[in-house]
This record gives sequence, C-alpha cells and structure tokens, in this order.
Amino acid sequence: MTEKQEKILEAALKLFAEKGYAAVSTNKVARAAGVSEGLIFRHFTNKEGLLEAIKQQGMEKAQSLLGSMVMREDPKDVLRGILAFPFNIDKEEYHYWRLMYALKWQAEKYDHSMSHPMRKIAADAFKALGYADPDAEAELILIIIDGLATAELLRRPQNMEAVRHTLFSKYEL
Amino acid sequence: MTEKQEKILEAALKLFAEKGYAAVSTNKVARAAGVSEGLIFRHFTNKEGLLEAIKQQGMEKAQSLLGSMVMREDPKDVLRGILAFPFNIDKEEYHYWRLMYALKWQAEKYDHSMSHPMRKIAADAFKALGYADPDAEAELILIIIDGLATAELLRRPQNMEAVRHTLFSKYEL
Amino acid sequence: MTEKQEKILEAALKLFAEKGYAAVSTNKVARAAGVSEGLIFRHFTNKEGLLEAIKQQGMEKAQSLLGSMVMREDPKDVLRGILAFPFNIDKEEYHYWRLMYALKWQAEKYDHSMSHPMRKIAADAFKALGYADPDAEAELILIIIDGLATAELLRRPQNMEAVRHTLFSKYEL
Amino acid sequence: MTEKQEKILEAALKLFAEKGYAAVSTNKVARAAGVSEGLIFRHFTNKEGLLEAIKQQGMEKAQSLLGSMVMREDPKDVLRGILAFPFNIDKEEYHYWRLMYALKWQAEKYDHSMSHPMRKIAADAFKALGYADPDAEAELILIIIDGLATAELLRRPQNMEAVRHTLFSKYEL
DNA sequence: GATGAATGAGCATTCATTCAT
DNA sequence: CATGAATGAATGCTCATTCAT
Repeated sequence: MTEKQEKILEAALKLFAEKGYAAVSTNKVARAAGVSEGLIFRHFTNKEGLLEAIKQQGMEKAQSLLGSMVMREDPKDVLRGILAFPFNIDKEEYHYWRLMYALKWQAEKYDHSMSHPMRKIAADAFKALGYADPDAEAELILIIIDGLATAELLRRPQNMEAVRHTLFSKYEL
Repeated sequence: MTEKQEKILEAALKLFAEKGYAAVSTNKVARAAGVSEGLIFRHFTNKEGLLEAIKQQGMEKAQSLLGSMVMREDPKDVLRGILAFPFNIDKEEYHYWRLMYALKWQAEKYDHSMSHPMRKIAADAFKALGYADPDAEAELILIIIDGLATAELLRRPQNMEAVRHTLFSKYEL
Repeated sequence: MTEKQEKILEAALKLFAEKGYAAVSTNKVARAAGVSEGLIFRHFTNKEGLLEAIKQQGMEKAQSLLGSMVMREDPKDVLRGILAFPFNIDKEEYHYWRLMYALKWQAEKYDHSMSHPMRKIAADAFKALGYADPDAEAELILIIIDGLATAELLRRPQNMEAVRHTLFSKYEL
Repeated sequence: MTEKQEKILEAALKLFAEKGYAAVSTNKVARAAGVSEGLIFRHFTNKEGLLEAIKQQGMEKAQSLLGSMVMREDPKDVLRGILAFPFNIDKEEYHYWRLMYALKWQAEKYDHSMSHPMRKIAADAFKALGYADPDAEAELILIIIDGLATAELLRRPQNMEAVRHTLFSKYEL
C-alpha cells in the first residue's frame, strides 16, 4: 500500500461518508487526495472497487472490535462490551461507521450478514443470564445499538451519558 | 394534480426509496412513470423539487400519525402509541419511510427537527409515570424507535412480534 | 390583430432586441406577454414566424421613414434627411432598430437588400451636388449612418450633438 | 496548448462568428473540431470559458494592431493607420473581428472599453492638425471605422477602394 | 380564441473510464 | 508508479412545438 493509495482511501472515505457514494465523483476524490484521476483506476480498477477497499479496511477494524467482546467470560461483561460500542465511536472511526450505516440504505451495496456473529454472542449472554426469550432480547439489543449508533453518527445528542445510564439500568449493568 | 403528476410522484418515491435519491436519474423516473422526462420539470421545476413534493406528501401522513398519539390521556397509552409506530408501517407508507430514513444520512437533504414534538410527548408521559430521568427516557425511546424502524424497513426480521413483546415488557406496557 | 397578438409582438420585440433572438425562449416571450405559450404558435406558426412578423411591422415604419426623404427637392435636404436618421431614433423605435442591426450579424436572418433604395437616393443627391464619385459617396454615407446608428443604439455617446455638427460641416449641410 | 485545444478554438471561432454564440451548440463545436464534447469542458470549463479564450486570443492581435498605430509621429500618418484598419482585415483575422462585432449586440458579452485608447490617439492627432473639435472628430472617426468594418465584415462591397479614396480625401490623407 | 398539459429532441455539463506518455 | 489528455455515455434541464379541451 503506497502513500498515494492511502491518501485516496482516506479522501474517498471522508467524502463518501459525508456526501454519499453516488454523489461523489472520482474527480472529486482525486482532487481531495491530491492525486491524478487515473491513479484511482490503476489501484482500484473501479469506483466500486474503491468502495470495496474502504469496506475491507473497515471490516478489519470491526472484527477486532468484535473480538474483544467475545473474550469476556461474565455475560454481563459481554453485554457491557456490546452496548459500549455506539458510545465509543472515536473520531478515527467516525467516517467509516457513517459510511457503513449510510450504505445500508442503498440496496445492493450492503452485506447484512455482518451483524450475525454479534447476535449469537448476545443471545448466549442473555441465555446465561436466564432471560425468558434470549433470541428476541438479542435481536432487540442489536436494534437498540443501531438506533444509538445512528443518533451518535447523525445528531450527536448532548445527553448521551444520561441515555447510557438509563439504558444500562434496564439491563442491570 | 393531474394523473401524470401522481404517476411521477409514485414512481419517484419508489425509486428514490429503493436506490437512493442521487442514484436515480430523472430519465429513469420518467420511464418508470411512463411519462416524458420534460414533464417532471414542468411540474416540479427540479429534481430536488420532485423530492420536496414527495417529502411534503409524506409529512402530512406523519402529522396525522403524530396527532393520533397526543390524543390519548393515559401516559401508558401514549407510550404504546409511540412504540407501535415501527411495528405498524403498512405497505402504502413503506416507501415513504424508507426514503425519509435514507435521506437522514445525506446531510443537507434532511430536517432533523421533525422528531422534536414526539420527544416532548414521550418525556411528558415518562414524567407522569414517575420515571427518574424522563428526558433521557424520551431520548432513549426515540432512539429505540429509530432502531426498530430501521430493522423493519431494511431487514424485516421474522421475530419482530417477540421483539415487540420483549420491549413492551420492559416498559410494563 | 387582436390585443393579445400585439402584446406578444411587443414583448418579443423587446426581448429579442435586448437578449438576442436565439437567447430568448418562446416561454419567456409568453410570460412577458402574459399569454399562454401555445398562443404564440397559433398566431405566428413558428418562433421564426414571430420574428418575421416583427420584421414586417418594422419594415413599414422604415418605409414611411424612407418615403419622407425622397419627397424633398433640394439634394442637400435629401442628405440632411438621410443623415438625420441615426440622430433621431426615438424610444418607440429603439427596440426595433436594435433588433434589426443585431440580426444583421446572424447570417440567414437578415435581408441585405433593404438599404438599396436609400443608396440610390443618396447617389442621386450627390450627383446633383456635383460630387466627383457619387456612388462611392453614397456607399460611404450609408456606412457612416450604420456606424452612427450602432453608436446610438449601443453606447449612446454624450457628445453626439458635437459629432453631428462635425459631420454636417463636412458635407456643408 | 495541445493540438486539440487549438482545433477547438479554431472551430468555435469560425462557428460563433458565422452563426452567433448562442446559436451554436457545444456539440456542433466538438464535431467541427473533430473532438469529443467533453474535451471542451476539460479545457475551457464552460461554453462561456471557450468564448473568453477566443476573445483573449484576439485581444492580443488587436493590441499589436493598436501598437503599430501609436508609433507614428506625423499625425496624418496616425490617422492613416487608424483608418486603414477596416480596409485591411485579412482572412486570418476575419472570423475574429466578425465575432467581436457581433458580440457587441449581446449586452453582457462585450467590453465597450476596448476602443478607449484608440479614441485618445485619434483626438491627439486631430488636435495636432488644428481641427476645431478634436474630441468630436475622434468620436466620428471611430464611428466611421465601425461602419466601415461592419460593411467589410458583412457585405464586402465591391467599391471599397473608391470609398476609401473618397474618405481619405475628406481628411486630406 | 385561448389554455396549459404533454412531448421528444437538443442543450450544457459531468461522469467513470482508458490510454499514451 | 503516475499523469493528464481524451472519450462517449449519461445527467439534469430547456426548448420549440403539438394538441385535447
């Protein structure tokens, strides 16, 4: 991965996240990256190839995030870890998650299977804690996480700490 | 509103919701509506004007939805009404809500103030029920609704009824 | 000629003169005339038909102008009459002459034969006054008139009265 | 300036001069230049940018023309130089001057200040020759030049040599 | 006579992509 | 590896014109 390749990925991620994949031209990406337009195609074949590379890069980040959750033994710790995600999206990852969430809405561009492993982990935790319907609880917790991440990525509400406290109380965490 | 005008709105709503506003050309809208491309501009001035007309149309639906929630007296009924929304998105409104949720991610195209009134209603209900931090509870419930609507609009999970039951239990509804 | 027909001609003349025939759409003409676009075509067949009608209307004005020149007996009076033209373009005729002069530059749209009769009249006057080369003098005077009209229509120089005096001196008028 | 850039400029100049700026589409320019339409915009940004580039190119020609007039010492030589212009528009410059004169009639597209320096030079010459009203004489001579150029560019009268002789006699040149 | 909905071709411009250098 | 000239299809939009009412 050359320096210019990274510049392109960085610029594309930022622009795609902010304006949307379809609304950003390769020309704009090239200019933002300080690179000739042709270079994008030499390195990534396609505009879509560029998107794919960005997704790949982020998938790795997501995987390591997921890894840290499974490691815990105490099921409450697992839930704490899972629920912590939307409250801890740091600046570096902000653009990436914004793009991933935005892409969800664009039909062909998104792979919905990504959240499957997390659902399994959550269900196991709820089962261990003796919840009545662990699968539904897992589904709900994933849904809540999506809601929280959406709020964090789009509106950045001021009282997120209070929300977090309220939510954690409901699960006695 | 002529017949062709409605055809255009209908086709545009469907396409914008499915593929995203930026990814759908006016040409495609015209063809889907069985109409000449020029007619779109005669009636809606702009591609953006077309979007605006769609939003307008949906805003009215949303307002009547909101209206029915405020009318209730029992705060639990209010919460039931609010939380019922994502479970009751019927076919007719499906495209509209998908578009609205998708547009959220496209910066300039979305007005975030839309959810303000609902937040107020929810906070009042939680206060009446003696919840410790009604504002945080209201924020959380809006976030959960966003998560639920997203799930319903994008993935249509099979166990939504179980999720609904699990969620309502948490609020003793 | 109905009232609306006249409104159309008036509006078209003004717009064509100010912005140029090609740069003005029939839509703009209709709106400026307070008339439906279709009406233009009912009355004038074509956008070009509209232009033709305007030219026709003006041709009549020009002819009556020319007529008044021929009537004089004294050749100096004839020259005075001819040369007076560019200094006496009144408001009502301003738009018409601006359009005619502008159209000259647009190839197919202009009939150059219009100035023929005036050339003849001028040549006769110069011959009567004993000028050495009456034909060349006539050609020159027509050219000067074009220059004067151009100045008057485009730049409206402040010292036109002085110019007029200077010019008339040269011909001892 | 690549070869294709020059082809575009050349073709655009010819077409704009013959049919008028507004009446010539970029598509026609591209086809006449044997070039893809997109290339016009890569090199000149705009259709207007293309016009601007043409004007720029011609302005330089005009400047060198003007330069040669100021150099003369004898005021009669100066006048001869100035008046010679419309009689010496050679083929290469023909299209350029036709375009410039045509643009005059299109309001926003023309900069009227271009003739200012020439007016000053002419006025100085007439003053040196003891003419009664040098400013009016200068204005008149510019007007005559405009008339002559118009005739030359639009009608190419056959007896221009005789006209030239007649005119020069009036100024004893 | 008059309207305005409707059309299809054309417009300036942008786009993703290719390729010689 | 990197550039930037070049392309052709597509885009949002405007145009002159038609036609049912």
